[in-house]
Amino acid sequence: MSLTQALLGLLALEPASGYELSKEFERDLGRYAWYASHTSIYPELIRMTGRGLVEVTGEGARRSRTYEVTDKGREELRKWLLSPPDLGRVRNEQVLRMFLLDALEPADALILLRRFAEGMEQGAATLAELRVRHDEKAPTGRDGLGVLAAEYGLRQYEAMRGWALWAIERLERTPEA
Amino acid sequence: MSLTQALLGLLALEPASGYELSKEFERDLGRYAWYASHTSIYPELIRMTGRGLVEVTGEGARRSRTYEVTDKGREELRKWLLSPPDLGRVRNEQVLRMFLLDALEPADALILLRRFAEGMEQGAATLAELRVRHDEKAPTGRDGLGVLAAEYGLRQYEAMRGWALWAIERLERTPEA
DNA sequence: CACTACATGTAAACTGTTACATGATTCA
DNA sequence: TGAATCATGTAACAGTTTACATGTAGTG
Repeated sequence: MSLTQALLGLLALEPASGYELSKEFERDLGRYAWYASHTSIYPELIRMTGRGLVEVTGEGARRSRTYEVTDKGREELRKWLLSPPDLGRVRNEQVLRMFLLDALEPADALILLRRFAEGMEQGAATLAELRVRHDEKAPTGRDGLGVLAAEYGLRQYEAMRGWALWAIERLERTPEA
Repeated sequence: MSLTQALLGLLALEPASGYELSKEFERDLGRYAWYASHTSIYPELIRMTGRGLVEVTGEGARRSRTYEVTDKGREELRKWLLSPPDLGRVRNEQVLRMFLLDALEPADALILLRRFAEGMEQGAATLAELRVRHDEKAPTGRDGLGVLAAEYGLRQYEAMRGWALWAIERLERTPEA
């Protein structure tokens, strides 16, 4: 189960509470890589504590508990990251819709493609803006997820938008074929 | 549950048996959009038959059954495709690994990134070759999943490879920061 | 005739989601 | 003080995977 590894990885970057982790999943991580809800995160953290992969190192306001990775956890994470990945088995509903376009009549397919392209454009614009604001604040230095994720997302959005535009043009050129 | 819609979509493109559908999921579809195993497909087809979304229209050798979408199924598919998608919640283990790079020491991260870039390059090469072979065989015309999926995959691979190369350069320039 | 690919299925175990629930702190 | 956000959790249900099971047709 990759939820374990995702939590291990996030905590290796920076100690955090379950709540903070769940916010991470709702933002960048959940949009591009891995989504998880808080109802799966809290029980999993408890299980991982039992396995000695993480530990509670502090308690804050509102009963919040800060978790940190143990040495054992860090080792397990490294082992997982460096082990050969099994073949990509993906689940992405947005993309599934695009793959089923041919089941629609061309007019409907064009509607969907245009909507998709627009969505990608907006996503790219949002990320580009975030990146500019970030560069202004912290022109150098490493900051974990942020920069790498933003760049990844940007390129991803642009690639999908480019594909959608290509598909639109192709569909318009050969309405039936 | 998008498995229903995925099956509906594939069958709308072309009638098929459960076995053929499962092959589809093992190939392009499962790699970019949606994966499903045969053990979930067969029961789901039976459920969908019960709901009147698909029907068995032929029996072939080795007890194989060919399914087709009914009008009701086609309607449900169209409704789903044109309905506003809920926000993208993605699960992609490969990408998760890339997002957790900073949890590794730079040397390990570089190993992973190089391996990733190479994998993307190979994927792109395989698809490009497939496309050439396809163009030779059928220079025009629509053929369902093939062309759209191949182009999508190609752009996806290239975008991820580009990102990885960018990340490698970035890491090499600022080994610690 | 043995092996591989075709073709379908069931059941238990596991994982994840939805709905529900509770309390703490901050801010207008 | 009421609303919003922080912060954590449980339980029933839905969905998926893993392991097991069975038989058929073609190929060397």
